[in-house]
Amino acid sequence: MLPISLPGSSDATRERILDAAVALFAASGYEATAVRAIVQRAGTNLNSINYHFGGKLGLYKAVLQRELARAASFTAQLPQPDSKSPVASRLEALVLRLLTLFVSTHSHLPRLAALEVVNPSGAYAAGGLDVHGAEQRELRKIVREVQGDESDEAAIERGVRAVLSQCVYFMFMSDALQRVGSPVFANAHAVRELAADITEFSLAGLRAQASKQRKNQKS
Amino acid sequence: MLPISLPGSSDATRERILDAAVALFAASGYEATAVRAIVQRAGTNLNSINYHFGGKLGLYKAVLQRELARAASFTAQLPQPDSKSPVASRLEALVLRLLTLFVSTHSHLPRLAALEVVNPSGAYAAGGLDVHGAEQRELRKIVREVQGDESDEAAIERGVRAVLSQCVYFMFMSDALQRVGSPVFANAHAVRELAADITEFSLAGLRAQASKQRKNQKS
DNA sequence: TTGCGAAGTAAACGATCGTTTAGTACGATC
DNA sequence: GATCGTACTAAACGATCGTTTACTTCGCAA
Repeated sequence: MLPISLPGSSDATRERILDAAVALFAASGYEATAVRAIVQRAGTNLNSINYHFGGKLGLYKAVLQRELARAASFTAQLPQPDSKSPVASRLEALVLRLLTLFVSTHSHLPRLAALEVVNPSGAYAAGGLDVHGAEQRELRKIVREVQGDESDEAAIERGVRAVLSQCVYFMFMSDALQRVGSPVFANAHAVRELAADITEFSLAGLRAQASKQRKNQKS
Repeated sequence: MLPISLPGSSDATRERILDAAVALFAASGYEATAVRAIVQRAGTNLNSINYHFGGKLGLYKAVLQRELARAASFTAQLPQPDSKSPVASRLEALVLRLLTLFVSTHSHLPRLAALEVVNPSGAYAAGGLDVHGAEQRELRKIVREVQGDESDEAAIERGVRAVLSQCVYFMFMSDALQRVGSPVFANAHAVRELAADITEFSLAGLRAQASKQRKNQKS
């Protein structure tokens, strides 16, 4: 195997390279980022990337892994909703968790995921959404609960898509919106308000989907 | 000025270059597409891009312009909703128009727009959404109508975003979904069904936003 | 003291990039 | 028939890309 991560290399240089790389990859994407720009920002030599990561692609994979791990540990310490609380509050907690994951104020992961979904580099084949499989499964459960027992597989799928699309929107657009001039998320309070709004909107929408479903089953 | 578009150059070569370029730009983005790959696909010489378009960037701008013009002429011949028809059908027609614009089965524009929003090339500064200004203005009007007179500017903004996000979702994701294996749009009928579902979901959501708004104003 | 491997540095390599320059074929114009 | 401008072609240029090679430094064990 390639010496992508040497056993005894708990070096500060490696972290400095990762810090510089994640910023540049998130800013311009994988191909548009030059390794010379990374090492210049990290204050190291040109060869250090090949030495520590076995090449540019190895560095990119290491960046993705570190960001994924950071996001996982971040969401793990978010307030988990009580499973006995009403559906509305559980949905709101989930939407807030998704929004927190998708908004790139603190983490570079949303940017990297958006770039990877639109223009896959091959480092992650499926795209950016399979990463949040746990959240999607929980959303599925909540949607089924709101729609009731009459809803079939297709109806659940539509509900999941409707809720998810409102959250994913910000993964793709938050930077573009900021660029145009509309500040999306000034603070954590704004994110919570947005989560409440999406939840309210979606609950009504899901119930409408369910009642339509019931009407179709009668006829 | 640069001879970006020569007056008497109604040539087939120019069109062949544009056809080859739009496919490759849409597939891999601006920077990742090599002019050598374009001219090879077009069956012309390496210098023909600089001759006809003044350079790679000029070709890219010409591609965007042609795709925008094609999309405009395409949506112009879509069935326009009667302004006296009920809000629900007008919203459904608008959603269908947006989905048709955002789904890249026939046009390359959605792909180009998605790439441009996530990773702007500078050819279009604002991003991909100001292009559809007419649709956004109409959506605003419909949202205001559904929410009623009590809704303020912020509520309308939230409603527009909720509806729009469900449509824009497919601009970013349709290719990725297809890649994963879920065929999004088998035919035009599936798109119409999706538009109907989004409309139903959104109408209920918008009304819920409005009733929440009324409650807040009372207190 | 010697030997060795890891970490870091400098320089160069081959490939590819977009662009430029030089030159050819040809129909229209005077 | 000479001239000119358009369309096209071929070759080369300079820059930049990721990577490789050669070398120095340094801590540690034999």
